[in-house]
Amino acid sequence: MRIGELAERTGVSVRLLRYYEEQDLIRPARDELGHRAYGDGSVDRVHKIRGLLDSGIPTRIIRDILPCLEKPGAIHMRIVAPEMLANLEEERAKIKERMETMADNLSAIDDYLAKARPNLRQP
DNA sequence: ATTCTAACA
DNA sequence: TGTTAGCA
Repeated sequence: MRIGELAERTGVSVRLLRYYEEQDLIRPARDELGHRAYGDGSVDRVHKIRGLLDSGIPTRIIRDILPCLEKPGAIHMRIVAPEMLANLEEERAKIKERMETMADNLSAIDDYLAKARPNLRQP
């Protein structure tokens, strides 16, 4: 399929799809006219990219994580680059941090809600 | 009409 | 990320 169809099927703008390629998150083939040619797996691939991006993971890291997330137990895990491993561990720590602050904020909001709800429309 | 690259009021 | 320009 071409970029327009992938955009519709994923809800991701054509502009962003081209940007993801520029970031090496996805590498579509090219047809005789130089137009991007995406395989069916691209839909799922883009959804994964969205998920990672929405989780706050930087594209640089997604570039390393994606191949591991694709084919479970492929040649990807056979040749482990020491640098990539360090990056992932560092990213893992950052994700954990964000999750903890989010947990704090969640309970803070819950507390506020619990105290504010009964005062609803009674000022 | 759709895609492509490059660039930015 | 959006948008726009000039092509193919």
